[in-house]
Amino acid sequence: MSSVAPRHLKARKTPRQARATATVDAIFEATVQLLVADGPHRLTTTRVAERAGVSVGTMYQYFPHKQALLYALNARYLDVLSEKIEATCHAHHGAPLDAMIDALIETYWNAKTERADVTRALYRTAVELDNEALIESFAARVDAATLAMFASASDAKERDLASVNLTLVTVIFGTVRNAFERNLPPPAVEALRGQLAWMCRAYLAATGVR
Amino acid sequence: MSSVAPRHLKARKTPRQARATATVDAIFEATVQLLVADGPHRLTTTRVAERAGVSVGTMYQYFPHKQALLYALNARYLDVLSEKIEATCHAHHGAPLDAMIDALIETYWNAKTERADVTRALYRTAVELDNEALIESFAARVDAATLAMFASASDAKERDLASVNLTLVTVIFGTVRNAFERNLPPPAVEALRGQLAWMCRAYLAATGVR
Amino acid sequence: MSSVAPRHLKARKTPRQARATATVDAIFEATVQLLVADGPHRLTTTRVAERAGVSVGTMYQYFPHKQALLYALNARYLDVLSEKIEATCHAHHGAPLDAMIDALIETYWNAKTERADVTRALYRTAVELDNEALIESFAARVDAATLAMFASASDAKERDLASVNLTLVTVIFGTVRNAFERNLPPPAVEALRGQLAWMCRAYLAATGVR
Amino acid sequence: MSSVAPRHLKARKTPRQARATATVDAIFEATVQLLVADGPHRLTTTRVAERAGVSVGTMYQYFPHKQALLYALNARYLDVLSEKIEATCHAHHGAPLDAMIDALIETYWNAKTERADVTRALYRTAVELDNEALIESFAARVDAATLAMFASASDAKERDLASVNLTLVTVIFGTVRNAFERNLPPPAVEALRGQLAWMCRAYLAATGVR
DNA sequence: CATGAATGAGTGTTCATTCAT
DNA sequence: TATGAATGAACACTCATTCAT
Repeated sequence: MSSVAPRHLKARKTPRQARATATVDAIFEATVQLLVADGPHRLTTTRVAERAGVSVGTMYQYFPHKQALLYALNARYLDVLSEKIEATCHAHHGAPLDAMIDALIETYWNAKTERADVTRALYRTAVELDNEALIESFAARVDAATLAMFASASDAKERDLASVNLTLVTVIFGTVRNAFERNLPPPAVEALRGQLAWMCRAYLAATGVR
Repeated sequence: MSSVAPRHLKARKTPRQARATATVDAIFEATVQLLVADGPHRLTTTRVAERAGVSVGTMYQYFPHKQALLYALNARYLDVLSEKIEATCHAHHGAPLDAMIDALIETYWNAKTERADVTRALYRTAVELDNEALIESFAARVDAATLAMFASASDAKERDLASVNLTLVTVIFGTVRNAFERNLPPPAVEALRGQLAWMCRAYLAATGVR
Repeated sequence: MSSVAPRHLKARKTPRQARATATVDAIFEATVQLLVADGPHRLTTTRVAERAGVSVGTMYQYFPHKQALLYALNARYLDVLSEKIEATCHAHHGAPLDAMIDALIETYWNAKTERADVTRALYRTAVELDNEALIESFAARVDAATLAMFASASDAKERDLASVNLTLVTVIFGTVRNAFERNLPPPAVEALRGQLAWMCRAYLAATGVR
Repeated sequence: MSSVAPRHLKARKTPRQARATATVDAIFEATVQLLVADGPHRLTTTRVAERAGVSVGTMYQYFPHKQALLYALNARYLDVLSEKIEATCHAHHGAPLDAMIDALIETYWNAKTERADVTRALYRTAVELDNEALIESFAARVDAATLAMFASASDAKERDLASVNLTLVTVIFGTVRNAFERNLPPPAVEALRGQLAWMCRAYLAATGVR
């Protein structure tokens, strides 16, 4: 993922030693904590360093500027998310389409919900960022994984899988995010989740993919 | 819509005279332009005033602080959007469900696409804002309009319309936003739009609403 | 008193008509109220005008700038104070020295204490002002009145009355102000007042004036 | 003295290293210079920093806001003054009362006169400040010192020393300040000083303390 | 004359970034 | 290499004053 980072957003050094990794982790953790606690406009480099237990100078050794830190944080988050989705996809190779849909929704939904505050905080971070590359790369990675999964479905007929895949991914991810942004009461959220799965199945049945 | 604004975010005076309205419009326009051109972090009160052709002081006469300006801008945008959606809903009272779906998707899609840069700029603005109230109010307004529309459908069977309505709205809006955030090539976007309509229809058929 | 005002601090027009006097009074009153309530740094021309029930423009008709307003306010205050002192002095022409001392202390003490908040507020106002002329003029007026009074004392021997007068006035006024600035408990204040009178009498006795 | 500072007026860090002390001194000095030269309303943080030869940022490292700077300046001034008075008091332990009076007047008078402009400038500074605590603490310290001195007088009879002490301190300090505010010609000032001492002696004699 | 909207220089304060130690 | 004091451009916001209506 970091390979797609625009030159000026790259972290200064890839941490190879254990100490460096620990430092970077501490910085990330501090950033998230502050973001969640105080919102993005109270996030200052000094505070991050302080909370992370390092000096500003040291922080600038790892991240040449604030944007780079935020960029890396987002990259890492999307990386983890990609991995989860890929894992789900791999785990469902050869399964029936309905199971795939359910698994995909569940994975994404849980990822967003588990640490909702972090998710929200990261969204807010994106403003100061040129993260199109990040998103595009994330999308590509996910598309590949889901496409491969769907292609392997036990009950799939060969059709325009690419289009179906794009539709499903966009609809699922978009819906989850939207559901997540409105402050719906938990029962409504649950219901929505069920309806979404239902809708995707209906779609697959109607397109004749299945 | 402005009635939901938290006290501290309220605009200072509602412009009654023509000149005042023109000033406020100029300020809004300037804000949008700067937002689109330079991004949110270069948006300073001084620059907005300058570009709007008024003095900072004048600006502060209308908006007690920067947040209030941004808030008002968002409120206005959502207001216009609400109106469009409501218009569409009213125009399709009594129509068949499929036509409603198509109309709803088209309205929302066009609204987002017409001035895509503005849309994007406003999204980025929301970070510095406590706009939950705004979003909630927007959602409520839209929900009401669409629900009434769906209830009037010529081919609707009485069912759990509220749930169906929430699902459709969330899916449509979420999908559009997501499609919009990925930089998909126009043909893919078009295809996606068709698929989305198709999906909604399949969902309605499957739920037995129709 | 206003005759000593430096040119640039002069009020714009001497109010001759009843309406004008009322306006000026309202402005003065508003100023004092705001000063007492919010302190000098929250005293803005707009707020004064608003509270006084006139427009800023009108206010600027009477006072060419903020300093002029403050200057005039101080002048008026000192004018009233001078008059009180003069009245006391006249009333005690020919009285014995001790009675004069007591009367002088009482008059000044009461004037400061009656509306302590106003007094304090005005002191704080003086910072932004070049009020030396005001003070000098006040001092001269008071000196003349007290000197004349002391000269008329039934039990005065002719001596260096000018020096004695200066001493008494300076000591009394200085002590009152100092007592006033420390937040002494009322009993201590009362005691102090008695001691001050006692001290002045002892001084007069010792200098052989009496 | 600094221990009495309200929390929000506290200086940010107590300078321990030589460099820091020098910086703080430079800031204080610059403040005084500007205050004397241009008056309090031209005293801006930027100008202070500039004149002190540091950046604004550095200044804010030592003083969290302008008020804190002014507060610290006053505190320091009163601290020095307290020390001078205490020194005088200690130096006259066991002396006769008249000598004490003379010494006290001289010390205070000189302190005020030596750098009259600074004194005046600091007075004007107090307006924007909540310095009651400062004044109270100063008064308490001085009261204690003078009381101890008077109690040790070789010719003192035991009487209500506390009251006498309060009276003397208030009268002396008040008179000096008042004399100082009127722009008396130097000979008059000198005469006044003599009369003040004379008055205090007469008071002591009359009260039977001596 | 009275009004009060408009002005814009000026203010206190922040914070990403650097660099001497 | 790590530190954190120093920097200073940049910002949001105020308010005395003016002048078109």
